Amino acid sequence: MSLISVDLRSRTPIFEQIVACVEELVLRGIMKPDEQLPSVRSLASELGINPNTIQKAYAELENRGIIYSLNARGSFVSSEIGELRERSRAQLLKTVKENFQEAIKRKISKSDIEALLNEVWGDKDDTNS
Amino acid sequence: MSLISVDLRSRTPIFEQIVACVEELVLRGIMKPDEQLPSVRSLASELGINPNTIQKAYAELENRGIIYSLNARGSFVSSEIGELRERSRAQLLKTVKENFQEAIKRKISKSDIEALLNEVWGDKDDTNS
DNA sequence: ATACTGTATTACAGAGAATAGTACAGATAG
DNA sequence: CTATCTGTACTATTCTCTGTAATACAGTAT
Repeated sequence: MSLISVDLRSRTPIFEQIVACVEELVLRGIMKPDEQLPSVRSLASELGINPNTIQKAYAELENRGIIYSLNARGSFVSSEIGELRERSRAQLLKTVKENFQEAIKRKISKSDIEALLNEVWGDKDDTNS
Repeated sequence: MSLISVDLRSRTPIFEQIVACVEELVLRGIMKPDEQLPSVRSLASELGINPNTIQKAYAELENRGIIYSLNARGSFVSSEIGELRERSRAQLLKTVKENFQEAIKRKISKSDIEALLNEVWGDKDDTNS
């Protein structure tokens, strides 16, 4: 049984769930670079869905650079995860920045955000980690 | 001519654009409490779309508590804007917190966020404002 | 009475999602 | 070589959701 699971009753499309799930596993390092993913057909039968749905998810993951597929070999986790992590990190920082700008518009004080920051990170000033 | 405008060529549904637009106008205080909104039909004809689309938008705005509608009277900006602002503020803070927790998972350092904070707010420590 | 308001109902068109079926090509194990 | 696995491509069909449209209904104001 693979690490990949979906909620068939969810309103979000199955293929999107798979994309999100694999992306999570890869970015968190749970799936290692060059590790082989379940084949289109095996994962489909395991989840009880159509192989085309898996293929669609894998194709999306491939053009996001998260996995790569070799014809007749299988699909594998991308080798350069560091780069991916960097991109996703940059994306998150961008989102945070947008949130901050929105916060300013709503007259939220800097200290409120700082409080939140300390609450989440704890009071330790971990310059690295 | 009203303050409300939409982009008919956008991919995002017209009714959603209207909801977002009105929400913006109300939360920013550009439309005042109890101010009357354009009627379903007049706004529809002004924008060149179907009245039902406006109705759908207004219905959504109503159950978000942003406006209220009186049968045969019209639709008006909610009287308790402060409460709305408070809710939207809380929502934004919640989002920021989730971003922070996500940042931790991705090993982003506290100081990176602090840098972003100072970049956006400037270096002034405005405890109030 | 007339003209305006919001509301409800039904219907239609389009897009997207998922499925099913079939086929092709390359790799691998026997 | 053969059988079986792999990914890929393509078409067609069904289903659901969404957005929009058209129409009718009901209440208010003047």
